[in-house]
Amino acid sequence: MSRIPGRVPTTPPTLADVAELAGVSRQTVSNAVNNPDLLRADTLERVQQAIDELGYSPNRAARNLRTRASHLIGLRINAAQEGTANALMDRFVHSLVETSREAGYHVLLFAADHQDPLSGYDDLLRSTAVDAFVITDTYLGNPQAAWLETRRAPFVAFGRPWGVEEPRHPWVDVDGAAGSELATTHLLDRGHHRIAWIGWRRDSWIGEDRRAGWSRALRARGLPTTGLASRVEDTVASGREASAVLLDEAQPSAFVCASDTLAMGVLHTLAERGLVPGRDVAVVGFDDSQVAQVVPPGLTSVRQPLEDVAVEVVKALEGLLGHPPYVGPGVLLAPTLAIRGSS
Amino acid sequence: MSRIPGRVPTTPPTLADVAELAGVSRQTVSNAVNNPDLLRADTLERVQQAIDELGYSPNRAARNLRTRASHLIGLRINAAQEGTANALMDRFVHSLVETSREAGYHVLLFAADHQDPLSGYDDLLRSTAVDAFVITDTYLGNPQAAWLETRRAPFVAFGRPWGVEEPRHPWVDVDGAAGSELATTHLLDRGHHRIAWIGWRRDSWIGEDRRAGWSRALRARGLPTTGLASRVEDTVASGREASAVLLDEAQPSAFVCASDTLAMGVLHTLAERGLVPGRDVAVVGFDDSQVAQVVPPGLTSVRQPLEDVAVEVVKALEGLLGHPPYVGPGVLLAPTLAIRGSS
DNA sequence: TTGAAAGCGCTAACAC
DNA sequence: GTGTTAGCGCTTTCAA
Repeated sequence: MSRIPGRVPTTPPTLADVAELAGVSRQTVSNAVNNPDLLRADTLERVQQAIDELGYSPNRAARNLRTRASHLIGLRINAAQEGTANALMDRFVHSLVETSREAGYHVLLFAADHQDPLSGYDDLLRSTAVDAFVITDTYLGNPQAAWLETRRAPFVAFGRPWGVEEPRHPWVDVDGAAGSELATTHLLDRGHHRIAWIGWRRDSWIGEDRRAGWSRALRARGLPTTGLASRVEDTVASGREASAVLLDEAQPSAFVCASDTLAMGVLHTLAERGLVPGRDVAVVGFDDSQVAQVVPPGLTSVRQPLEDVAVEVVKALEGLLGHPPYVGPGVLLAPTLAIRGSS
Repeated sequence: MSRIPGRVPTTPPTLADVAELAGVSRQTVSNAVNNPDLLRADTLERVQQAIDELGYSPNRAARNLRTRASHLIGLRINAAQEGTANALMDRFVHSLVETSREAGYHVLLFAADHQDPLSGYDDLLRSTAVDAFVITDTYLGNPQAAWLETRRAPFVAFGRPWGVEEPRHPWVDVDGAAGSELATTHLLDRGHHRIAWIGWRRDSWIGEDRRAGWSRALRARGLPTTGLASRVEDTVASGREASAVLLDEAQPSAFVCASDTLAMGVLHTLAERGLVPGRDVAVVGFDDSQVAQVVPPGLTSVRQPLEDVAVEVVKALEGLLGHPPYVGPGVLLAPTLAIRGSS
């Protein structure tokens, strides 16, 4: 098969086209692409020239079929939560896409089906559309992780497998307790003594973890925590109500929150009472969302190192898909604190 | 090739496995999957049963190779802009993923390379990794659109091809002028007469479009616009400075902004001056970001119907990839106004 | 309505 | 080092 020069080809050039132009066999072209060191320098040069001239790029489908690999990583995205400050996923997706590319992978997005949390995973797996998954919500009893394990599907979790002693899959997480400890200590250093906590309900392991950092920091200075904590839903309204109650009953001078969403609730209460965040009452959030960055006077917030998370996730992925597959220990990363006007 | 019962297969079942189990030929199984009406009811039933029993799903790579289609749509995501309220992309990606699935497509994400705006596109195209692209930033002279057209690559643009008289590619956009007109009229109805505009620099077509809606609404009521408009960078700081200057020099009672980011800048100025948004000065933003939704007392904002945009984009995509390909006229959708405490 | 043959473009295994 | 052969799993002819 040869091309008519000067005409836009209807179908991209193939290995055979390159081979013909370079005057070598197809296999040699394949080697030039995949194992260049197997070729003699002059042959490689000639083949490379033909590749450039034709604008050849290996057909993915053919390569995938042959190698039984798609070089695609599946990532399920959940419906964006309106009315919250939660944009964590967005930043993570960016980082993951960027990092994956360097490892030769692309990210395939698929949607969550509310009826069946496993749908999507099953399809992609059985049709060998993706090589592995990245899962992001690892609450206790998360069915995906367990199911993927029984299917022997390669996957890496962003989030610890809470309550599982010996996970058999790689995971990467951010130390939430360290994050709120950082936030609380920051407030202590600013001279605050009565620091309240607004977090999530007790059944959230992540929430309890973050809460532990707050109480640890206070206890380290011999300060009491009683009456200073509240456990609510992760909504702005809940944060507003909880902070109003705490202000009335416990007179805290500062709030540490399990999320920026809750922290925004606190800002609502302050605005209603004519209190100025950072001057009258200090507030710290969690996740360093865009909201934290732009709201006046700036919301101090715990920032997860999502770029590093992505790097570790891709590392784990490469191990998992290597020959032989390798499962390393879980990776726990330390968050930082983005300090702004609210504290 | 047959499976050992009770053992997890190392490789997924193939067409041949199903054929053997159902006692038919491979083609019949293929027909059962792709052209069920070609089969007799009882044969179809038998094949279907075998498919279910084996958990068969057609191998994507093989199908892609044969049909010269990947059923993948490429979407390039740009680095998330920190410090802005811009989360438009996030919502759009969700909608697109969801809508694409219904049309049998998955979304493949790839990263932007800052050096070369075309990198990524070229690779994916030549390796036939995606069937089409969705491009999202259609500023004037956007090289991607022009380049993709010369490559005859199928793509749909979210955004009008500004300045191009007869675009040959499908596009879907939201009427920005209608959006700011909606916002301005809303403020007029609330009794405001001096309504300022803070928008982007003149070289932004989108910005000029949105600005036109503001001036149109004012002129419709015979109100002046002179001295009430400002054109700045899309940052919180610029919005803050511009609003401070406008307040001093033109005494507006309300602001309409080209973005939520700029509107947040206005809120900064108000906070600094002890003014209460919605009571002392009204503010309206653009894009209905999470920030608008959670900032006290709620930022009124123009909301783009991204779900509808995604539906139209996928429709256009299906036309483009149909036989024969069909390119419909551009689609312009009307935004709505999310009214909150700031107005 | 069902089956047989061919081939999409590539790479693994082996021969030379 | 380079070429030959075979086959990944599927669908598209075409024949029965």
